[in-house]
Amino acid sequence: MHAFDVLRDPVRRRILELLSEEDHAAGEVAAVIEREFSITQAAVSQHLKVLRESGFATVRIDGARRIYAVDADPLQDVDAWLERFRRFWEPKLDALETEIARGRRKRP
Amino acid sequence: MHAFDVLRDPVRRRILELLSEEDHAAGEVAAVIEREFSITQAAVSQHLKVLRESGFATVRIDGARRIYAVDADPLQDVDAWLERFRRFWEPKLDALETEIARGRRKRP
DNA sequence: TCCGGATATAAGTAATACCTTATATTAGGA
DNA sequence: TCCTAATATAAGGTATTACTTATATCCGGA
Repeated sequence: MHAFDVLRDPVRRRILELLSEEDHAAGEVAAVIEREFSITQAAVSQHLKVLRESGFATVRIDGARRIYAVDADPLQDVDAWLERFRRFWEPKLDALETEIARGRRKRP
Repeated sequence: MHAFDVLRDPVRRRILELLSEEDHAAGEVAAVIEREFSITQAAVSQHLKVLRESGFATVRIDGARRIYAVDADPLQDVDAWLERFRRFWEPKLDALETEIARGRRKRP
């Protein structure tokens, strides 16, 4: 499933926002999403599965709970795809600034 | 139609890539897409309509031809949404670097 | 070892997205 | 004015997606 297919769904975007703040158990995510979107626990679990299988989230087990965390790799792919359009809104940058802006600079 | 709904389709993404290089007449876009994706002119025209109506492209008329160009506003929205995830892959930046990286610095 | 809480999966359904073919619209040249 | 090229729209079929309810799995504590 392509990154944009995953991000297309507003529920999945909201879950990623939640996970970007801090890691959450599946039940915590479900509680928020059920309230905000009026969907069931099963539906949230299916969205978590999509996020897992598409590489947007990782899970670790904590007793009976599953703790979800963001895996940013596919988001970084999206960011890279946007690269070619940035010149439409970013002011012209000199070479050094461009390196910094892209986060490619080697740091000590 | 939300930006991610638009970007979900690979044909539309490819059209935007073409338009990012330079403006193109609808027929030029259609020629490339028909070849690369084996779909009809009608299908390409429908995708161009989606791009127009969702604000990703603008059109100007040149005789019987319609010249399409990128409008980056919705792409910038996507870029802004990604903001909260950048800390997952960007090295820590000091304040000035961060401003530069975000392109917010006032320039002379 | 049995039970309850937490989570995932299965099966089915309804809406939607994207395609096709056919046709309409519009502009410029003979 | 008529013809053709360029482009858009209409109508309809099909696959996919996101939901529902029902059930399975897994873990820790009594």
